[in-house]
Amino acid sequence: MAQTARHSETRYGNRPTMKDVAARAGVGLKTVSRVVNGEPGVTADTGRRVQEAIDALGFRRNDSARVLRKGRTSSVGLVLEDLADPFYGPLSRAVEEVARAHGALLINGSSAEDPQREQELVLALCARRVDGLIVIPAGDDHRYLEPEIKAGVATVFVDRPAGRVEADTVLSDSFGGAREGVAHLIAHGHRRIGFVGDRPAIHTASERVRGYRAAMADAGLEADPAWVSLGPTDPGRVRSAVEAMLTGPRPVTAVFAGNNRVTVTAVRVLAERERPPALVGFDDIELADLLGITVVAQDSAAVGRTAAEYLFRRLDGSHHAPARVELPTTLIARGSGERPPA
Amino acid sequence: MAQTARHSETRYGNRPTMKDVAARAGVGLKTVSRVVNGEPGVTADTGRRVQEAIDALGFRRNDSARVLRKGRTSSVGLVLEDLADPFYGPLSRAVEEVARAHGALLINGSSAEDPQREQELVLALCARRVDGLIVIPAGDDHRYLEPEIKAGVATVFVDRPAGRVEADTVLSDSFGGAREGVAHLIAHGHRRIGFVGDRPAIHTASERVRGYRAAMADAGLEADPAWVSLGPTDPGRVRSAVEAMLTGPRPVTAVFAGNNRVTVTAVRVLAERERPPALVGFDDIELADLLGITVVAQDSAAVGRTAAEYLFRRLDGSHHAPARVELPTTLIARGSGERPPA
DNA sequence: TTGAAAGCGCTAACAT
DNA sequence: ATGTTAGCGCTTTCAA
Repeated sequence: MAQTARHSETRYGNRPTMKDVAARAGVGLKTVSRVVNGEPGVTADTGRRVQEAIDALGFRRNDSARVLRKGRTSSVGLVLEDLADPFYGPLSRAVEEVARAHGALLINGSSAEDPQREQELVLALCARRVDGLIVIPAGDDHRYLEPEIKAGVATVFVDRPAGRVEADTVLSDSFGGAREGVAHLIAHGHRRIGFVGDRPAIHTASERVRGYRAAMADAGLEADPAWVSLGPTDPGRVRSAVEAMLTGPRPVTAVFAGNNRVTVTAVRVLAERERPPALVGFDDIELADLLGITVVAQDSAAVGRTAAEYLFRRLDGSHHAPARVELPTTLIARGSGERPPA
Repeated sequence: MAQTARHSETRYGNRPTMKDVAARAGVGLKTVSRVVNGEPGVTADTGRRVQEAIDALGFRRNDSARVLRKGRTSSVGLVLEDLADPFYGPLSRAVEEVARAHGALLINGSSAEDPQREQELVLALCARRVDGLIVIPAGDDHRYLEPEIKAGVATVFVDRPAGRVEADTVLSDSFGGAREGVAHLIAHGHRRIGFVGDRPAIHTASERVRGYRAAMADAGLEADPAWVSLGPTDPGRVRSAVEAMLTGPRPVTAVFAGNNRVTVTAVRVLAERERPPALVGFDDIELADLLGITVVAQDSAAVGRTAAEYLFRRLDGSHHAPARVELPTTLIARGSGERPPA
């Protein structure tokens, strides 16, 4: 590799500026600015000359300078857990659409469920002066955001509530959804029902167990501690958890899966048994209809849209008190949740 | 709504700057800059005083100003078709991981397969002076990017080649993958095989039909035009296309689905028949193993990672000639592609 | 070790 | 209709 070129040779600095365009077109700087921004007060002829210079030089406005002057970046930050998780695709897209409608771009990052990384990401976004922030919390202490919120950075927490800070929050009704899903199993005759979910430090996870317990209590059923398994949702752990509750001294006849990743693994494990126990999963999954998986679906696009709408409401000047929205879930019966106990 | 507050009251402008921090700490501006950026040449004592002022004021460096001076934003733009498509989740995430390893943030947008929107997005990213750009092309003419490429904005095209512009390109081997998939059906005894794919203007779509035709020709089979259907991949069109080729005068005994969306619909349609025709789909799908769907899988995370690596290679000063990489696909046999003809 | 001055490219405010 | 000047908040350069 003949790498004779100096490191920064081809980088910025050689990009034309408005000043260059002005010189070439033989007009003043401000006239170029007017043309670039479509402001009035430029004759058609001047406008044409400027436009020619712009095209000839390949000029593009430098938004860093513009932002520095205007104070608004027209961008919003989205910090989620994992962009690759199918739950977050539609959510991101919905946020993006709302942002687009408001002329804003989306900057997003994955926290990988690591509070430290969440904070780094959020602060990096704040340094870039995003106008607003949508955060799916990984950590449980967001006081580091106080200066930003005070400074008027619109902030919305999604999927889980914020820690120690007041802000708009958009959630799915995890408690109610789980309760309904478990009640559905009970209604189909099950008495010994297992719950496999995420680590209890995650708000949605603990809410869903709470829903499970409530449904059991509602029906006057006692929930054996051996039927509840909370922890990481990697296939290995979920598999052994499910197998354990199917083979214990008081084996369950049905399983409630706490999220999409758990459901996927649970489906695999249950499919291996000749008479598969019943299953209801939280979160819908693609092709779940073909597999006949009964789920409690949350509308992740609606969650994203709602959050973005709250965000822009604030950016548009609203000073409403921090709101907490819980979107309803939908039980979709497809077969796996209606199988009777063995 | 008592909206007495003026519109911009709580927005920027009231954020502390380095100057404010300097005043409060009783030091010079440059000393604050040194502390904020961890540069040497500050005594421990001075550093502490500055840090206290920073914390007290809730100061965050304004990266817009920094960027304006330094010329690099440490951000890369990713323009894809639809963030909500499961194919792009892992791809985005892989790009993000590589970017993160290089200290860069990811700005991304969905073109919705609209060339106009692609260009708007790309130019908005250029105005923000992203250091690099990863684009899944919607349009077929990218000459509008010439000024940027000339100015040293690293650019990588993904999934489809660029139009009329020289740049690094990372693709999956659509032709080879489709050819292999169709050959697989032929090897299992099929002679009348249908192909349902996306609009032929999309590069991957036409490559895949080409692979289909090549496989048929390789086997000395003639491909009836009625067996090939290209167009939008919404469920309605795909459904009627599949049904048409199953009920025509020379009905197919197997279907090759050109992408994940087509596969999903095809699975549904075929499942309705008592003796389902064989099926191979391009792109893997979650739970495809449980449904026994044979696919030609492309590794979207690898595509994203490779693209990002090329991008940062250029950002790190490489001046290699524009490369074109084709990543291999993998045929995964799971049952649907091994069913013999009726 | 520390700081003062210049300037990155743009827009706001004010001439002309 | 058009141009001039100041300055956004930071980093670079150079001097103390």
